[in-house]
Amino acid sequence: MVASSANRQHLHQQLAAVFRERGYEGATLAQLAQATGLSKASLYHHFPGGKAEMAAVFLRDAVTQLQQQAFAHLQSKQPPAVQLQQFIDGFAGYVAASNGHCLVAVLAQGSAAEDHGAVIAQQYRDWLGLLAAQFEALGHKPKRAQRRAADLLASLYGLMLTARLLNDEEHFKRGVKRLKRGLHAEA
Amino acid sequence: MVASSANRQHLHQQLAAVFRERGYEGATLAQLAQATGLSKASLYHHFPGGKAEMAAVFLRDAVTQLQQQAFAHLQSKQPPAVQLQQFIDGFAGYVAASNGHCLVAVLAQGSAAEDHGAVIAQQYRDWLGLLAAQFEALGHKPKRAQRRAADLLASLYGLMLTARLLNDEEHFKRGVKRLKRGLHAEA
DNA sequence: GTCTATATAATGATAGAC
DNA sequence: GTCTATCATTATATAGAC
Repeated sequence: MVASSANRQHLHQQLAAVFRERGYEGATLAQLAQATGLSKASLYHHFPGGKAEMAAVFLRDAVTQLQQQAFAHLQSKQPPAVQLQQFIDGFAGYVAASNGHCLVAVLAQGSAAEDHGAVIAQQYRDWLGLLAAQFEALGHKPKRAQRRAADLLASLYGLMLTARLLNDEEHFKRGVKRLKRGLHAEA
Repeated sequence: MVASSANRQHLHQQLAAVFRERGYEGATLAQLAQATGLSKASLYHHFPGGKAEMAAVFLRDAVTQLQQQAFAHLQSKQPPAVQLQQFIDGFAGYVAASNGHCLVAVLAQGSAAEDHGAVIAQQYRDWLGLLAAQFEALGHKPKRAQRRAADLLASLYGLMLTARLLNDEEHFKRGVKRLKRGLHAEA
């Protein structure tokens, strides 16, 4: 069913938002239920494994979204410079749609890290590799390409975090513009 | 008493570490008690306000530490380039001593943000100003100096965050070295 | 200052009706 | 699929002895 799949997506989005904003421990079943309009018991119908299952599912969702919205651009047929611009836009789009948060980063903290830290680290390593490959295609040597990849992702995540410190989402957007301009200038 | 002040500091450090690693909601009184070897009741002797008071106190502690270890260097008599290098070292030192976390950033998330978000935002703005002043002293125009300040702090916080994603504290240290070299090269 | 014991509330989770 | 009602556990917090 198209309708039920859309409803499921909507449910996931509502629940994932709570995890993003409150963190894994901060997201209580009462809040999760309220965010969806469902009862706690209904949530257990959809996720028999409770909070742990939800977090695992939404982490996969988030990884898929980032992959499709951002990192997939690094494997297109566009020129490397264009790919990098599209990647940055896609990453910024994910963050904007996630209210200035990244669920992958959220679940790398606290007790959730014990469950998901290894998966996250491996995924992040893969993404770093994709990004480094583009910097190589741009003419950098492997070592330097790796550093550029690490610094670009650190800048993106850092802008996200510092925007929250400032409680100013424009801070993130302005920083992203600068990152794009910086890359454009050198390419 | 010197001894009691040292004990108090030690107690604060033990407790603050739990908040940094587990987050505000994730830090339970059982964990806090276990980390100190004290009973829960004893913790309420030291902090009658419970977790809320602890978080408030440790946030002030963290701000003071960052101020003294990192940002104070920006107000010394050294040349701007030296001040910036010392600032970065000081910031990295705080993060290293805090096990790859920054309590200020931790308390800007989840329900703790409701209590401390305004204070954190103001403090962060002040720090941005201190940093921008040094980039001005380095010869940049005000607007550009502000951007450089924002990007430097974003890079530092981003390296901290991505190091956790990778579960690799060396990732942070390597990135900090690059930041220092980048500043040195242009100065 | 520290403890044991306990009160009280919230949390994650389940049973079973509809 | 959704609900109300409930359970068991854990959480924050307090009382009062030492």
